[in-house]
Amino acid sequence: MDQIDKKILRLLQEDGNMTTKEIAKRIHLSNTPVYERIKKMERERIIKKYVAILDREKLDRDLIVFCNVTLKEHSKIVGHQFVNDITALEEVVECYNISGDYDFLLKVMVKDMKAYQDFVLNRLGEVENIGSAHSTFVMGEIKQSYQIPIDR
Amino acid sequence: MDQIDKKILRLLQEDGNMTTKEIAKRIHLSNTPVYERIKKMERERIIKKYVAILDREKLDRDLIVFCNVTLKEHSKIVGHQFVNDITALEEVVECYNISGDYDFLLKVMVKDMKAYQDFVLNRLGEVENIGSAHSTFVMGEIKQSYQIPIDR
DNA sequence: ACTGAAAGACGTCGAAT
DNA sequence: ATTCGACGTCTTTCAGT
Repeated sequence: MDQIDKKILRLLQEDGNMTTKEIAKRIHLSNTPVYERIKKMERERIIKKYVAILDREKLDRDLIVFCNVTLKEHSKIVGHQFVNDITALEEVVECYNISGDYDFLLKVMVKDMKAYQDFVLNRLGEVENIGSAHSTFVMGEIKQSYQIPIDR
Repeated sequence: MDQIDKKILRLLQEDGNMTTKEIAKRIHLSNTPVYERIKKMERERIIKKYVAILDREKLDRDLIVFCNVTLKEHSKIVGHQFVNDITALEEVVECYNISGDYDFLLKVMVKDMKAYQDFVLNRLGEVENIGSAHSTFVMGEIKQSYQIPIDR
């Protein structure tokens, strides 16, 4: 992966529907090499997929909560079970295994506080082996980038 | 926005390059209405943009850190200054104003621990008015969805 | 609001350098 | 590794229901 590939990636992170023609124009190259480079990076899974980014609030998901969770027990089996259960919850848009006082950090996206209460009680409450849960509420979204920073 | 629009959005969240033809086939409609509906949702900014999703690790960004920050002072001006400074940092891929013991939560993406040390000392350290910073390190990425959950 | 068709632009790939 | 050119497919639009 060279500087040209990186330029292409920067453009595609900005606009995933940019035509090869337009990319070619911007990086002063012709159609085919740009096409080949993109296809190569798709094959190598450097480019994993293309997605549409939607407006959260227009879709009635106004509340984001970061939910810090501890497990009661830390065996491999229960950890695996937890991972499976959590992954299945569509409100949980991200989940990380973290250092510090808690075991996992969940990013939860719901309509409002009532929906979050319902999530904690009925969805998270159904997941086995959860010890404690500490919620941090998002009051404002300052920055949201979907881009991986690419070195020069 | 009706059920058909929602179906289209679900498909485009899964694959932003899906052709109108393919979408039309899947929702049992012809080309034109699908095309018009998508364009309408783009105009209304329900669909904000299309992006390529890249592989973080293949681009040498192996470490994610959640950085909890407090401000020394909470006036409107310094808050605004902080927001500007933080937004300019490319390593900070997300930033939220949060409830609880800290003021802001940053999601930081760097190459490794050494790069994170550099980030805290030289980048975050340059930002005015930061009181304290508490880092939580990501050991494992369990789930990463770029999709907004869409109600039925 | 949807169907079907038609025109033009783009993705895609082979041949050549 | 890049350019050119040709083909098939998709986007985009329009007349008709």
